[in-house]
Amino acid sequence: MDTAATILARKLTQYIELSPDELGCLDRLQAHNRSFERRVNLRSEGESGQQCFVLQDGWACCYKLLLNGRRQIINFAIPGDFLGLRSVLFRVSDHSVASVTPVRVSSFSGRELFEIINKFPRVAAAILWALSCEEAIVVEHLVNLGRRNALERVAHFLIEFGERLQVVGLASDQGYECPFTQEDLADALGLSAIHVNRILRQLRERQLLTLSRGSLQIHDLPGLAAVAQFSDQYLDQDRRPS
Amino acid sequence: MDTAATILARKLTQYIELSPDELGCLDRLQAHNRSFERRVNLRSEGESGQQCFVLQDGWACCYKLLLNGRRQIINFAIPGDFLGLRSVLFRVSDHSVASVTPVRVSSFSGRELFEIINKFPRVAAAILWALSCEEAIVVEHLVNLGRRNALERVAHFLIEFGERLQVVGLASDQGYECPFTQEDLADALGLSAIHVNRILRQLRERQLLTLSRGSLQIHDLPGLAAVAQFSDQYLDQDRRPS
DNA sequence: CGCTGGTTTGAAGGTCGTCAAGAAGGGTGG
DNA sequence: CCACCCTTCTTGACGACCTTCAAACCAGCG
Repeated sequence: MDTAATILARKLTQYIELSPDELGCLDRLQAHNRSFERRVNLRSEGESGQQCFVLQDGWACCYKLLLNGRRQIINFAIPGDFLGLRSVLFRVSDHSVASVTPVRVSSFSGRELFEIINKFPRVAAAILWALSCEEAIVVEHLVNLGRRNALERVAHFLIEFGERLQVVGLASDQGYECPFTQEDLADALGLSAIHVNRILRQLRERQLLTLSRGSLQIHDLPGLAAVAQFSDQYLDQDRRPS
Repeated sequence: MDTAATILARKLTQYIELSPDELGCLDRLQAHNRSFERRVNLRSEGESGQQCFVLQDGWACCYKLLLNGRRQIINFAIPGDFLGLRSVLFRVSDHSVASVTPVRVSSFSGRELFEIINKFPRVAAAILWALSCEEAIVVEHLVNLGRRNALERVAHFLIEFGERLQVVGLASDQGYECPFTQEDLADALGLSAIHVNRILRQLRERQLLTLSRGSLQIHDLPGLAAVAQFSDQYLDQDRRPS
């Protein structure tokens, strides 16, 4: 079992313990790996022949384009996350998927998912749980857009993303590698890139964080959390139900 | 089989045909019905002992409260929708659920869901599909908040909701009963109630729609769709995969 | 009739977007 | 190593959009 095969297993076993058979099914699910350059489309909205990706390495995002050309990023995926699980059962994809950094992904089809549901109900339950966790993040993102101002929004996003990265060992409380452009942040946060820039300056001047050259340094996490009114409850969904 | 028992069956059989056994399991799932007055909390964020509701009658909503008292409505549920399916596998609920009108709901627990996944994989797949459809609506809502202005946002929301209501026979192209307060709309759309009021006036003055006394009349659906840049692709997820 | 919840309107101000232009990097090729 | 590109970042000025505050209005209901 190589690293590629274990990343999904590691994620799903946070929820329930899985048997060797069940783990084997996850291995097969991740048998084929493909690599992509940074900033390429892995899938476009409206495409059929659905595949669900499992992100093995790198960062990616799901987004939608509006008729007027604006882009809204739905969420960012980090290693271990599904990409497009939501629409794997749909006839056509309801969103696009793009890499942010160079990425390596495995993929599976709706049919393979059906087989898992049929043969490995415990794995199916774990996938349902994982889907629920990802939706909880999308929901908090929605709250972020609807009811927080730009300062709170940026702060909240950067904390949340750090928490998620910490789970897979890619961040610490002091910061993390953060190759987003300000336009990425803007399209995720419903702001203009220029305003994101202003907000980042403000956060820097308040001695809360510094984001420069793809690296985020967090100077004052409690202060940042206070600005963001951050509560990590929605991320901390119990791994093992009683 | 009374109406209460069929509403979920009607929804899930849009996706795959179900056997009598499988339909029976859905009946049992909806055996207990409870009623609630309008504007009461069915569940609060942070509560444990998760139940997932199936809305049999009336309207409800999922929302989150921020520390500063602001409310963001995640989505509205109409008859046939799940309420809180996302967090039924979680230790505690990540959101609150409230009735908008008087409602009747049935409910099931995470354990019952497990049993279905074990014994009725086809039903499990259909539930996964339904969950995906509901998430697609939340995602479009997120796009709405992030990248549309108030006018587009209100127009888009009212069209989308009408489309959803039409599926269950509660709306026509001419309009629908719409017991939302302007504050409900504001909390869903990330606006102030006062601004929602102004936008509604604008839509009225443009001869697009009239919303008054709980009733929405749509005067010019194409015009409204143009304002909203509405595309119904995300709602129209193929019922029967090949 | 008066209360209550919801709607409507105006005025003032703040947040955020747009436009325009320049600076700072990072990569490429001479 | 330098010149030149391109992408990304940065800053200022201005205005649009939306919020807030305050007050009046309206409909339903005890």
